[in-house]
Amino acid sequence: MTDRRASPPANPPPPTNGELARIFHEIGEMLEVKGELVFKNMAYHRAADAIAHWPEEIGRAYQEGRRPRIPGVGSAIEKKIEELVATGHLAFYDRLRAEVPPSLVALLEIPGVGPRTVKLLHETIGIESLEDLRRAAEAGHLRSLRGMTEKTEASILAGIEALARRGQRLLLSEAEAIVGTLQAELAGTPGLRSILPAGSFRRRRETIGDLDLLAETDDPAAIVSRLTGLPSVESVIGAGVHKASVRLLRGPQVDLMIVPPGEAGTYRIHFTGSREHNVRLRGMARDRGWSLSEKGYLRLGPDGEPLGEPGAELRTFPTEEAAYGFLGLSLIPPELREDRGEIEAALAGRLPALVRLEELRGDCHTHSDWSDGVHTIEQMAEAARRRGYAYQVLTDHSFSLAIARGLTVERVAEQRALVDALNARFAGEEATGTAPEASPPEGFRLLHGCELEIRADAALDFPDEVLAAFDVVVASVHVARRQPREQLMARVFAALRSPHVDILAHPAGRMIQGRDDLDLDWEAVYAEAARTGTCLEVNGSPHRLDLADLRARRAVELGCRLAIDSDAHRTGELDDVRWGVAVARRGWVEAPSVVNTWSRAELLAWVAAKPGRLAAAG
DNA sequence: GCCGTTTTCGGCCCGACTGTTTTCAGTCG
Repeated sequence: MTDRRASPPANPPPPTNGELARIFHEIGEMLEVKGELVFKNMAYHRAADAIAHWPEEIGRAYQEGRRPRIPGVGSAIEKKIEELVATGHLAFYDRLRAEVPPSLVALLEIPGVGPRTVKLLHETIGIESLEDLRRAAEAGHLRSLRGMTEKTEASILAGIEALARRGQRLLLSEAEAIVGTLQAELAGTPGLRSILPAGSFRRRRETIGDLDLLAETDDPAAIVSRLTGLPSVESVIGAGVHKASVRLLRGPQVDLMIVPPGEAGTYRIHFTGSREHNVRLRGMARDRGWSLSEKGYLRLGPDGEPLGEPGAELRTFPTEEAAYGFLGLSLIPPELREDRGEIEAALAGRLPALVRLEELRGDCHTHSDWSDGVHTIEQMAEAARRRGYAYQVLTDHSFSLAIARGLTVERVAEQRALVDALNARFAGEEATGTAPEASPPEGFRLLHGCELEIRADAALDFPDEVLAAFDVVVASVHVARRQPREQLMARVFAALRSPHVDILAHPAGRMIQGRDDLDLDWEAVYAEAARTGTCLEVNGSPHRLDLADLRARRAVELGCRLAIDSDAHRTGELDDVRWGVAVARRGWVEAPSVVNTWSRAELLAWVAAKPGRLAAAG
């Protein structure tokens, strides 16, 4: 039972940015179904997106009497935010919901059903829900409506079925596996010059809906027919001379776009997106007298319409770099194309030098079979060495995480002896020139660390004198994840403030499409991490990706250092660090902010410099 | 509903595919 003894707070907590964004998106959808002016709907969706991505809590700012200038939020939506913050309600929203039931809005999710269809169904035969629609379609009641036939009924039923079995979005790593398979299956098609991924996969979003492929080819029909004929295709959604769409068996929809040879520049930009990024580019093109589409830049006449023949002028480009250059922009890395300031940065020539996988010199978070890993310490170290790393930090769990067979103080001491012995061997091999070729000049060392459990009562699993003996300490929360924010913050602060904790691992504690984030006051976490000189992790495990992109960006803005780690539990997972790099790049992170791009000596000096540390024993 | 060193009003990104309404609307990306 919920504890109801506490009296209600005088001020209700303000809505979070996520809640505000959800409300304005929903308003946009309800207005769509109502048949409102399309630009009005768009305005609500645009404002909702801007709110969702805003770095500070807007509700709190309003409570404090501040009105951050958010692009896309004008006076009307500002007033609505005010009302929501002050009263917890929005009369306009409540009225709309009474008029357009949420179950009706949900029909928009059905593939092939848009706002006009929903409006028609509602107004003519009173459809209010998915179940209503299914029954009406099955009973053949839709064919009497304008523009609908038996075929429409069948396609709506198929859409409902597709919706029901439409799985969750793919993890980035799952998407990569499918893209790789498709590229291999389509390679060698006659006329095909290249087949490259685009869309949110290329932008490295953490989850992927549909997959987009671009085929640069002299023979469009051949590649379309090859794709639609693949045995892994469940159904063909559409197939023309410019594009084709299929759904894979137990897999995502795949959209294939045909690119004329030598004109890939604007095609790659267009189909990589994001939509918001493209809208900005088109606006810029229009301001300069051109209409931008995937085909290229089309010269506009004085009336703002494309010039007809003769005089029509289409400019195409073989590369993205040239196509961006036409607008005076430098090449924008795909990970940044979200209209989060990248266009302004490109105009000013101030795009960040995003961190690259090759710049990582070590991994600060790895496990072995001493706790919950699969491979031995030696196997893990050898795998890291073959990657060309200068170091790997072995961070098996501490004892209170019993489910992961966390190590006791005694086991830690035994483990250290093994680490020392391995390092002696590595040093010997480097001295005699028998180390792996990939070894860096500084050689490879296995550093001894731990993944220190932050317990439910905010106590840390090892005392300071034990912690002081580790090279690097990574701390994290695994248990009692649903505590109130105050308690969770106390635990995180306990770790950040310990002079012996160097890195806070997977700070949000989420599992993508599994577990929600810990309820933390993020601005306070970043501020304290920056103040104490504790590093925050970008965990590359494909279902974690934690910190997420926007958080990594905000943390660095507030002066935090990051570590990009694999959290590998087997040798093959060392490569997961590349997903962490992808997230960091989406977060505008540059190498100097990432501690594991530094040399081993620099890393160890940084660890030693944290104020208040006990000297390491012996 | 938002926005503006061209604009405080009149714009707001562009094209392919599908089905069917024999000339285009709806949906999607």
